[in-house]
Amino acid sequence: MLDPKLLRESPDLVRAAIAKKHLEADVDAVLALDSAWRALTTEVEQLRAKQKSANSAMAALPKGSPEFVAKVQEMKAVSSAVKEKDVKLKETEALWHEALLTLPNLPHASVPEGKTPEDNQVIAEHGLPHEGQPHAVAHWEIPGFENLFDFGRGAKVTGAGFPFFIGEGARLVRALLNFFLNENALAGYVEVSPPIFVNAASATATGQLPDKEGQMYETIDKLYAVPTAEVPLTNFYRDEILEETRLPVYRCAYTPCFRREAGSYGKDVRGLNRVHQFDKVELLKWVHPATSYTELDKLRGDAEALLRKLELPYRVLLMCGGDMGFAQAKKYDLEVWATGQKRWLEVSSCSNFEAFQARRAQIRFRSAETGKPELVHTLNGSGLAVPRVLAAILENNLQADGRVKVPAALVPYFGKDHVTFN
RNA sequence: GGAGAGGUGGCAGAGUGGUCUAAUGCGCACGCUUGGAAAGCGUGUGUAGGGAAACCUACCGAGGGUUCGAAUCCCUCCCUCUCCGCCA
Repeated sequence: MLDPKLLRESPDLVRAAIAKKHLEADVDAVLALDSAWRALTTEVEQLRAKQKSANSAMAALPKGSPEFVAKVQEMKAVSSAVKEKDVKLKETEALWHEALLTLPNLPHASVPEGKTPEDNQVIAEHGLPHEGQPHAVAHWEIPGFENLFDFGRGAKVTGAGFPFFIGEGARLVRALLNFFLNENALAGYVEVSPPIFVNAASATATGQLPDKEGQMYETIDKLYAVPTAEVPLTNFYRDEILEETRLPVYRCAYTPCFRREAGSYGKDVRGLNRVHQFDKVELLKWVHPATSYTELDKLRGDAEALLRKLELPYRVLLMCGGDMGFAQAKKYDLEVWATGQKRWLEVSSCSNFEAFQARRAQIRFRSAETGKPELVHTLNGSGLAVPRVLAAILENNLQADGRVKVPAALVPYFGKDHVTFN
C-alpha cells in the first residue's frame, strides 16, 4: 500500500510508477475518493464534537428537568445525523482503501525501463553453462528417476504435482534443507519454524489477499496453506513497534510451500520445475529505511553464496519495471542453468519492498532521532527453493555412468558423494 | 469438544450509563536537589486521522446493537487462564 499523503501531494509520481511497471490503475478515481473521505471525516467529526459538548452540559443538569428534556430532544437530530453520515463515511472509506490497494509500489530509480522478461538486465554470471556434456538430459529423463521421485504415485495419492521423494531423493531434499539452514545461520539469519497455515489477516497483509486468493489452498476453517514462508515470517511483527536498536532483524525459515498454480502447463511444469508442494528456505529482513538498498545487495549476496558453494552455474537478473511485480521497489532474480533442459530455472527472487508491505502490515520502529514510530523496510528472498536446485544438480552433475556427483559442500549432509537411481 | 473465569495504556490495576483526552502504583524521560548517586520533590510520558496552526476526532480484544450519551448494558466472534474430555 502506498502512503495516501504521497498520492495526495505527488500524484504524478504515482502515475509515472504505474507507467514504468506497465500496469493499469485509475489514479484520479483514488484521488476523488480521498477527497470525498476527507470531507465526510470533517463533517462527522464536527457532529461528534457537538455531541460531546452537549454531553458535558447534560451531565451538569438534573435529570428530568425541562432543560434536560429539551436537550435530549435537540440532540436526537444530531444523533441521527451522525449515524447517517457515519454510514456514508465508512462506505467511502472502504472504497477508498480498496482503491488504494490497486496502486503498485514505486519502482526504485535504478530499476531499468522495460515491459517483458527480455528487458531484464543480466548483471552477473557465475560459472559457464555446462554445454559440453553430450549425455546431459532433462532430469526426468535420467534412467531410474522415478525410483527417487515418484510423480505417478503422488498423483494417485494426492494429485498431479505432489511427488513422493524416496530414498536418496528424500535424502537429497533433507541434505539441501540442512545445508541452506546452516549456511544462513552462519550469515546471521535466526532460524524460525513458523505455522504453515495463516489466517486471512496475515494473507492480506503480505498481499496474497484479496488478489491472489485462487493461488492458495484454503481450509474449511478459513486458514490458508502458506505459498511461502514469507507470509508467516513477515506477519510475525504485524501491528508492532520495534525499538530502532533491534534493527536490522534477520530471520530465515524452512517451510513446505503450497501453490495451486492454476493455469500452468507445458514444459514449465515437467518434473521438478513446478510442483504444487515444495520445500523452500526463505530469508527475511526488517531494516531501517536508510539501509534497505545495502541490505538488498547483501541479501542477494547471501543467496548467491549458496549457489556458489553448490558449484552451480547461475546468473543474476535485475528485473525491469514491467516484469518486477506489483509490491516490489526493486527485485533481483537468481537463475541456475539446467544443462539437460538447456534453460534457466529461477531459484530465488530477492526483493526490497521498502515500506509497501510494512504499511499494510503496520510494522514500525521507534526512531531514535524523532522518538516517533516510522515504517520499517522489509526485504525477502529465497535461500533457496529446493526442487529446482535439485533439478539443476541432477542435470549438471549427471555422469556418463548414469550416477550424479554430489557437490562437495553437500557431501557431509548427504553422506556419500554420488546419487544412484536404482 | 464441554463447563467456568477473564481480556482496560510499556506493566500492574481501578472504573458497572454522563465532565473518562480513563484513578492509583510501577516503569521511562526531563528538571530541582547532590561532590556524585540514591531517595525525595516537580513536570511530562500512547497510537492514528484531519487541520497552516490553535485545536478537533477516533481507539478500553474485534465487529454489530440499544441510548440524547457506552470502557460500562445487549448480541456475535476471537483470544487467554482454570478444570474436564480427547490426543502425538
